[in-house]
Amino acid sequence: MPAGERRESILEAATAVFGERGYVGTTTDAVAKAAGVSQPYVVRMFGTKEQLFLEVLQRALDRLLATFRGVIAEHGPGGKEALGALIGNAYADLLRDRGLLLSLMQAFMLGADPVIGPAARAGLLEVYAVLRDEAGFTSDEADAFLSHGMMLNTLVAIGMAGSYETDPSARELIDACAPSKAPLIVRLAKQHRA
Amino acid sequence: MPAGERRESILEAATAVFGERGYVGTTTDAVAKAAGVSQPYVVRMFGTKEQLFLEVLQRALDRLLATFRGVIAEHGPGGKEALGALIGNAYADLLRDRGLLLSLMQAFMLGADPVIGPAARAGLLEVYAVLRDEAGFTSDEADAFLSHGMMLNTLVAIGMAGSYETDPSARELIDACAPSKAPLIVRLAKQHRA
DNA sequence: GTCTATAGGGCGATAGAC
DNA sequence: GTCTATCGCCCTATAGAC
Repeated sequence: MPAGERRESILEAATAVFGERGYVGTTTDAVAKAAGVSQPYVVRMFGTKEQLFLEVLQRALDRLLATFRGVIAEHGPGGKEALGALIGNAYADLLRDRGLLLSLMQAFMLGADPVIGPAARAGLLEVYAVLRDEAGFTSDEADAFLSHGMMLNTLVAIGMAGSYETDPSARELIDACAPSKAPLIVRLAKQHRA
Repeated sequence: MPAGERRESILEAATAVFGERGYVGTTTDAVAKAAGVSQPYVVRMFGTKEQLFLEVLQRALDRLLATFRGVIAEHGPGGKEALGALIGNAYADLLRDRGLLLSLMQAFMLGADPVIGPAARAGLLEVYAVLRDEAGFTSDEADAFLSHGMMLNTLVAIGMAGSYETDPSARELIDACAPSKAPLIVRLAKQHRA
């Protein structure tokens, strides 16, 4: 396999594993097994585990921002209030890219790390900048969007959707905090278990 | 030192370390050093690192819920809309208890863990139940409260407040997403650096 | 109640063959 | 481009003295 493709397939596998186990909890061996290569090969290709995570983070940010910009561009000069809902749906759709939003969230939790911390802060600031400057969100709109995004990330990370159908209180929480996304995250939780 | 006091001082130290480094990233030795005891003593007292984290999580939840209930009880039969702001302020005040809210957030990120995951989900559900059943929040109010709580946790975890005065875009983000809490988290970030 | 010493296991990274 | 073998470190947990 050419190096470019192999790189991408390892990054994809790493995104899923980092998203589920976190940075420290992920072993390069687990990433290697998920990608179907040997552990030393992963290290050889990315240098260090830290560098691998930084590339996963950058790739996740690139895709998130590209998705937002795609929605903004396609939206055209129509009504402004519809854009918020469109970007919100596009954001939730990114949950299909397994581990992508969770890897971002894991990076956000690593602010104390001298290398990952600065990259994570820069990434979050870039997201906010795109919402304000390119999507035209007010600061209140950006606040609501980011806050609910963090809530959604947390609900997925904690695995609450896995109890949606068996635990009425889990259902109530999800319906309250992520109403329109409930069907999606419940479906993804089932797929994940299978 | 009597066992009870020693226990509490280790739990306090562990809360700070777990909050900053996460569950997997925390060594029992780091907790021991922060508490001024030897590493084997920490393990001896709590059995395992996992058990220690579970106790940190439970202690954090207990304090969070006790704080909420205190505000609800003191508030009396007065205006209902004021209670939301009071609980919000009480929540932000818990940031002074170093690592407490961050340890909770770290637990929320461990949903995939077979032992910690269930405890974290039960904890979040209990918080939601208190907001709905004891504070009398509507589901929309609970959603807004929890979402902004997650956002605040994320801003603190990522260390954004450390750039508040040097980076105008960090300031803009914090002012947008945690307006009334900005002075507090900036002060805490400074204390933490010193 | 608290320590020192250390066993035991796992992980990131390197060496080097093919 | 990819692997096997392995080094060396770090970390949890145990043993056992004081």
